[in-house]
Amino acid sequence: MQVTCYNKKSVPKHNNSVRRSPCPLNASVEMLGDRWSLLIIRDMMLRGFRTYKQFMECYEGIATNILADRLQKLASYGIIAAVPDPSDGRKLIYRLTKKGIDLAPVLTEMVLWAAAHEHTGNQELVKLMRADKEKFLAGVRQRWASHDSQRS
Amino acid sequence: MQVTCYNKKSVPKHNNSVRRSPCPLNASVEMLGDRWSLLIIRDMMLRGFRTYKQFMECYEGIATNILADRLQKLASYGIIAAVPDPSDGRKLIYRLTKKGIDLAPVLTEMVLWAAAHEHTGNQELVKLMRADKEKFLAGVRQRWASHDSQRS
DNA sequence: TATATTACTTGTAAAATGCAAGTAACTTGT
DNA sequence: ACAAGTTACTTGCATTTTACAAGTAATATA
Repeated sequence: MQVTCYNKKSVPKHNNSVRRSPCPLNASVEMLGDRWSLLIIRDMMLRGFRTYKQFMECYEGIATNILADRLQKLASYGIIAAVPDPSDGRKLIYRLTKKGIDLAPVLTEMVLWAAAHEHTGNQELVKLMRADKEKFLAGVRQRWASHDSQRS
Repeated sequence: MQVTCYNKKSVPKHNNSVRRSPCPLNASVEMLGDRWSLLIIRDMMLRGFRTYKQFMECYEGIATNILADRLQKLASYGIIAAVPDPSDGRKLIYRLTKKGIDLAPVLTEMVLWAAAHEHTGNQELVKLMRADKEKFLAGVRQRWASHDSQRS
């Protein structure tokens, strides 16, 4: 029997443009399917984190080299963008782009799924999401629009 | 400055019960945050794949040891379940559990996000999802209920 | 001007992944 | 009944990724 594969030993290491398959789910998985990317996006979207130092303080304890790598990859995908802090030349301010903010429904469904099937914390957030998903998403989008609406 | 972490070098290798943090998103990421788990679930949910051999034929070309590992992990999480095929003793039939089918909204949002922001294929599926998300989800649930409704 | 802070990089060990080659249990064809 | 094929894996090994600790350049603060 014949097995059709899209990846025939042809994918260079950091080449974002060559995918294993054209499936949209695979595209998402290739960009977000690891143990840290979505947590970084969570901290930006829900906790308002903006700097490298803040991301290092996440509950889960990310390693510094992994954080640097993920920030660079997320930026290369256009999910986040970095600008220098005008008031402190050492700092970079990381923001979610429109593409990044559009991940809010994905995060929401993942939170609701885990909360429904596992013992998890942060029940206030879960209740808020469950009570009115659309209202919650509107709130996220509005907070982003009000102080992050520069570009992209 | 003080950094609070939940994981202090204490997580044994395959221990599903110890999480890096109580955050529900982290729970989802620990179960699904890799490059293959969601693709296997996609093939079960959307393409009706049921056997090891079928999963091996996925577009993206999964390695056999990785497939075996992911099937075992997904089963240990209660996302899928395996039963022997009554008509062929060599085969195992893998099914999504209720918990697995409840991932449909997560998959849907990931597909819609990628389709909105990347060049991807399978536009028929995307159009169907976009046209009426709830109707699409109802269809998935019903197909599952009609021939997979055993347990869990 | 000395010290601290920020956002990293580097080195190295451990773990996960990818690939090829088995293998045991079972089914099929003759 | 027996050889050959299928199915669902396991094993070994090379490569890649991750984790942890330590270091560093640029900038800010006292």
